[in-house]
Amino acid sequence: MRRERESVDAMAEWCNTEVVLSVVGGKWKLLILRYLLLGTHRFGELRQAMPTVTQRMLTRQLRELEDDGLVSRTVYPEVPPRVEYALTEAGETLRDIIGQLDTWGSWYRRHRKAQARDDGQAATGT
Amino acid sequence: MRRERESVDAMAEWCNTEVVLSVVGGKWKLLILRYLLLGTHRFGELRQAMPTVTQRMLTRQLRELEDDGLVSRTVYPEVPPRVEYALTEAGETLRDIIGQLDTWGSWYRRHRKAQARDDGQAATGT
DNA sequence: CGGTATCCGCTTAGATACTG
DNA sequence: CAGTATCTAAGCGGATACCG
Repeated sequence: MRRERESVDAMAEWCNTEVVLSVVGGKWKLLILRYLLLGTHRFGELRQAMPTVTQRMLTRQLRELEDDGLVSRTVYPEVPPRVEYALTEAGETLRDIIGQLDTWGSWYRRHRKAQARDDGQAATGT
Repeated sequence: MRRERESVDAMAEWCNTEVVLSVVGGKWKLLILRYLLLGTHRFGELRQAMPTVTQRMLTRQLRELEDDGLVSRTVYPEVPPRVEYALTEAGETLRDIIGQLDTWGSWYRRHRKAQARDDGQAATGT
């Protein structure tokens, strides 16, 4: 979900939460950020870590994260070329939030399963 | 961003964060949830609170939140009809996270503005 | 190795009209 | 009042091919 990236500055005060989604809402961005929270990595390493993402999408998502100031891109003028991605300080500030999203997501899945189980029991009368 | 709602159960362990986006990532969901964090509200009140959302989208987003167990829908058999939406207990558990998203969003916007200002100064040499 | 360019389909979401 | 149905445009994202 891109949510009109250009308008972050123009967004009203009351939608600060929307800003977060506009920045991490891309399909692969949370995965990328989580991987970079582990340390600096090369483009190829990111690809291997996310085998199902296409090269095009990985590049685009990284560029957007870079434009948003969350990820830095360092090109080493070598042959063959080497490009390393790392979190910026701003990117690091997402660590706590991502951790809490992870915790809530984990809780929610267990919650839903338990709920489904209860519903099943209620339906069968057991 | 819907991120294939049906597959929440099937998602791998490592993407608990994705689960959160699959649930609150809809274009108007955070706004809806924030409004319902203030208390129970009727459909029309939600519309007034979000003047730019179309009726169709509001209905759809509410249905998805309901399907995800975050929002309850109560229909009062009156004429004219009255429908009230409220957070479920599961929905309430998002309060902290939404609060933190708000805080981070607010910080991020100030951070970006300060950054843009610094870049401007650097560019003009002042 | 780490990209870009092009094409195309699917989903998302807006506008509008109608209904119990 | 609180929806549903239909049509449509835009954009997100996948597949593929080519490049420095």
